Amino acid sequence: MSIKESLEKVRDNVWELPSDYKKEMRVPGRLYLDDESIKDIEEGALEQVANVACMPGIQGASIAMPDIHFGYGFSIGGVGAFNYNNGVVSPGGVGFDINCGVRMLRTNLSEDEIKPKLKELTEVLFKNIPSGVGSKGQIRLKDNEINEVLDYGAWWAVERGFGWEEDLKFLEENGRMKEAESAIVSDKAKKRGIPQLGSLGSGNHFLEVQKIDEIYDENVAKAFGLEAGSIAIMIHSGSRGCGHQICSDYLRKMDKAYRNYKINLPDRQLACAPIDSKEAQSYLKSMAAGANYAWANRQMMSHWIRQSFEEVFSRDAEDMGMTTIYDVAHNIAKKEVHKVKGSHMEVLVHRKGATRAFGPGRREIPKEYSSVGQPVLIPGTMGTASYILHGTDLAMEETFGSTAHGAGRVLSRTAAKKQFTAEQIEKDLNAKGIHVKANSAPVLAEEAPDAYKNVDSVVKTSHDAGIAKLVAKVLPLAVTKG
DNA sequence: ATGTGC
Repeated sequence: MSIKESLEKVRDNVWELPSDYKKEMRVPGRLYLDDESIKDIEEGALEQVANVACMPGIQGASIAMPDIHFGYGFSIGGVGAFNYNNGVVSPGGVGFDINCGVRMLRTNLSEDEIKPKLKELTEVLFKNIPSGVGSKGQIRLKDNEINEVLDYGAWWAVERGFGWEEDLKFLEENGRMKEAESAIVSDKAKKRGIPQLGSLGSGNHFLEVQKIDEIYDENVAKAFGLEAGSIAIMIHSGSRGCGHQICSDYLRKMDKAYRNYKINLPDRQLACAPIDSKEAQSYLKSMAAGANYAWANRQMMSHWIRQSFEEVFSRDAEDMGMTTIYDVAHNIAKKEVHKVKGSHMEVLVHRKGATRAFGPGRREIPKEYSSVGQPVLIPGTMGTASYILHGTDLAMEETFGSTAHGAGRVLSRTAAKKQFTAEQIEKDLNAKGIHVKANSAPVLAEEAPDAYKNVDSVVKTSHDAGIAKLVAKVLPLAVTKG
């Protein structure tokens, strides 16, 4: 029986891959997909869900989000929680772009107010927020300062004058994982990170000026400060070459480690080590440093976004109400307490292309949002909608407080470049009234909306399954990209 | 995602 035929429907939008699909599986697979997506799912990605279910110490289920696709070892859109007794940590379960994530800022500006200046605003944002492969930030770090970035994340950035202290309240982990230890991060990772700090990157990373188009839940929208018709800004970016290097460094170390610890794996890309081993502990400290880099990065860009708005509209950012709604990580592993088989357990949750979606009452959420659950920021692809959802109690019960993270690629970059031209994509966007400014033409073709799974359906599946609930939809007015 | 192959 093929892996697809082995799936059993649990309820609408939820499927189980029974643990007897493969004898090494320790837990079942659990997939959040609608009937349509089940037909199109890559068998390779499903095999990856089964593979993760074979890893030592995995709890509950190997979970796949509605935007699942094939990745390195773990699928993208995969969640795996491991216990602290015999569980493991795996760099492939976090991904190359450590703490790739999304930050959203609000404004009190209306579409009418910004429309006449939109072209200018796009140019200014493009100028002030460096983007592109190998792009460099616009500051020069002092000797040793990279270590402070890695240890203190967004706290370092605020201390250095980038943005507001109040921003920190509204970042996952308050923008700093205390476990980080810059001293053990490789010189190579630091060397790559130093010039790139404060830059957007390439690929699907973007900066968007958006209009809040539709509100689905007035009460929650109010708590998040979202008002229909007003303008918001979304930053989608990660830890650049720094996080990439940290991941590469540890994939190599873990490839040795898992053999030494005699861990049997169905795929060597799942290379891992017992959580209490020295390899695992140094990975977690380095990963946290990479995550901090990404939070510092988004913090700096937020500052330049405010400056850009000030430049174009000749008003103070405070006056334009440019506060932070929230900042979420999409690629990260974290120690969290979850209910497993009725009792509370400390687990290491790997989210790779998945968003934390904590429900009401969790202490990790800012108190301002505590009664409604955390904001979940799900970016669409260029020229399409993005969404704000909120975390739910059901996510806490079923997915270790996690949901989808975005559209999910359906065409490879190469395939997309064959099928689309930059000129056509830009024309299509302009026809929709969207200003776009990209560093290189090919990136527009690579990131063509049709190269991605429809984000509307990803979000709908999360909502219908109940692992996050819709709050608002935003539409792009201006996009800058690598 | 990424000094876009090591």
